[in-house]
Amino acid sequence: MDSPVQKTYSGVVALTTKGRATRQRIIEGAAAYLRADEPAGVTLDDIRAITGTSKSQIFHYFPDGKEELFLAVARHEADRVLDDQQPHLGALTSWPAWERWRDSVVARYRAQGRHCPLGALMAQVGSTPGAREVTSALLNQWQAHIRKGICDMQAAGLIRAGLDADRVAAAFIAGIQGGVLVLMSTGSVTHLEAAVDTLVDHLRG
Amino acid sequence: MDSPVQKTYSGVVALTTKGRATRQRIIEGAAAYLRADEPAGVTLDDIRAITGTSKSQIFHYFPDGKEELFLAVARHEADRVLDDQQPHLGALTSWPAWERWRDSVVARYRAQGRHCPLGALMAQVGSTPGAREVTSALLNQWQAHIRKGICDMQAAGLIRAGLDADRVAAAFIAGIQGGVLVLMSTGSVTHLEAAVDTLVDHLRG
DNA sequence: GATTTTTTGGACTTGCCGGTCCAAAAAAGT
DNA sequence: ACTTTTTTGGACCGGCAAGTCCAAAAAATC
Repeated sequence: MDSPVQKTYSGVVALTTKGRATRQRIIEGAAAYLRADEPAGVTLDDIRAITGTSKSQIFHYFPDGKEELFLAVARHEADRVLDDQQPHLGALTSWPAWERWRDSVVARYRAQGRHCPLGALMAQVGSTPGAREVTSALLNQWQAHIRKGICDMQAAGLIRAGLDADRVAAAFIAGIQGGVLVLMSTGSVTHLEAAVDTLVDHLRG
Repeated sequence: MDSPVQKTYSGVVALTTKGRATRQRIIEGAAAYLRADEPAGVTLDDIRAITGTSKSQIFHYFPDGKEELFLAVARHEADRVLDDQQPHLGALTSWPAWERWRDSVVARYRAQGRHCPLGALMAQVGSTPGAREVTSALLNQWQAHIRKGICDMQAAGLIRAGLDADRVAAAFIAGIQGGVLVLMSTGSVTHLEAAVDTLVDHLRG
C-alpha cells in the first residue's frame, strides 16, 4: 500500500523513458493485432514477433505474464469504447443528439464487424477478478452517461418524469451488449439497431 | 447426401445400443461438467475422466475430436435453452403469460449464475461455421417465438397494430443476450430484468 | 569513466494437451 | 462355434506455448 518505493500501475518499479515506450509499444501492438486477427489462441510469441520485442521484454514489463499483458490491453480497449462514442455520449440533451449517438454506436460496431476485441480479450482472460473489474468499470461508466442523458431530457421536459432513468439505462446497456453479441455471431447489426431504436422509441413514449 | 450407408448426425456409421449410450454419456457428462466448472481450458482428458471413458472412445464417437464433441455439447445445451422457457414461450397470448415467461427467463439465468454453458462453449469453439450455425439457429427460433407472441397479442387487440413485431422481437433477443452477458461479468440479474421489463412496458405502450 | 541499474536477446526448460495407434475385449451377425 | 464388426483401454507421440535464466548491451547515476 504505502511502500517507500513508487510503484506504477504495472507493478514495475521505475521505468526509463525508453522502457515506458517499449511497454506502450507492446500494448498497442498487441491491441492492434487482436483487433485485426482471429484472437482465439493468440500466443505471446505472436505478440513478441508483431511488436519486435523479445520474450524477456514481455516478462520484464508484465511480470505476471500473459494475464497481466492481456488485462493491460483490455483496459486500453475499454478506454476506446467510450471515446469512440464521444462527444455524443456526453451530451444527450436533445433528440437529435440521441440520434447522433445511436448512429455513432451502430457505425462503430458495423465497422468493427465480427471482431469484438474486448469480447475476445475477455474470453481469453476469462473470469479473473481483474477482468471483471475492467468490464464492470466500463459498463458502469457507460450506463452512467446514458442515465445522465435521460435525466437531462427529463429535466428539460422532453421525457416523462415517471420513467425510471436508471432502469432504462440498464436496458440500453443490455440491449447494446446483446446486439453486439449477435453481431459477432451473425455479422449483422440489425439486432443492435433494433435494440437501440426500440429503446429510444420507448423514451419518446 | 444420398450415400447407400445410413449416416447419423455424428458421422459415425452404425452404432450399437451400447455405442449410442456411450456417446450420449460423453455428451451429457461433458455438458454437466462444463455447466458446473470454470470452462476456460477444459481438456479432453478432463472429460475423459469425468465420463469414465478412454481417449479412444472419445475419438471413436467424435472422429474430429474436440471441436466435434464441443459442438455436440453446444447443440445439447441449445436445446435446453428453449425447453426451459416452455410452455410459456410457446403461448404468449395474454399479459399474465408474458409475465410468467419473463419470470421463467429471469429464474433460469439467476439459477445459472455466472456460468453460461453455451457462452462458454462458444468461446471455446470460437467462430467456426458450425458454432455460428448453432447460435444462429437458436436465436432465430427464439426470436420467432417472441414475434409470434407479439403478433398474437396484436391480433387480439392487446398490442397496437402499428408496432413492428419483428423489430421488437429482435430487441428482446438483444436485451436478453446482453442481460445474460452482464450477468456473467457482474453476477447480477438486474440488467436482464431491466431489459425484459422495459421492453414489455414498451409493448404495453 | 566507473558503477549501478535498466533493458534486451534468445536459448532452454517444462508441462500440457490434442491426437494417433494397436491390440484386446465384447458384441453382433451367420 | 466362427467370423466380422464394434467398442474399449491406455501407452505413446509431437508440437506448442508459457515461463525461466543468464549474460550482454545500453542507459542512468555519481
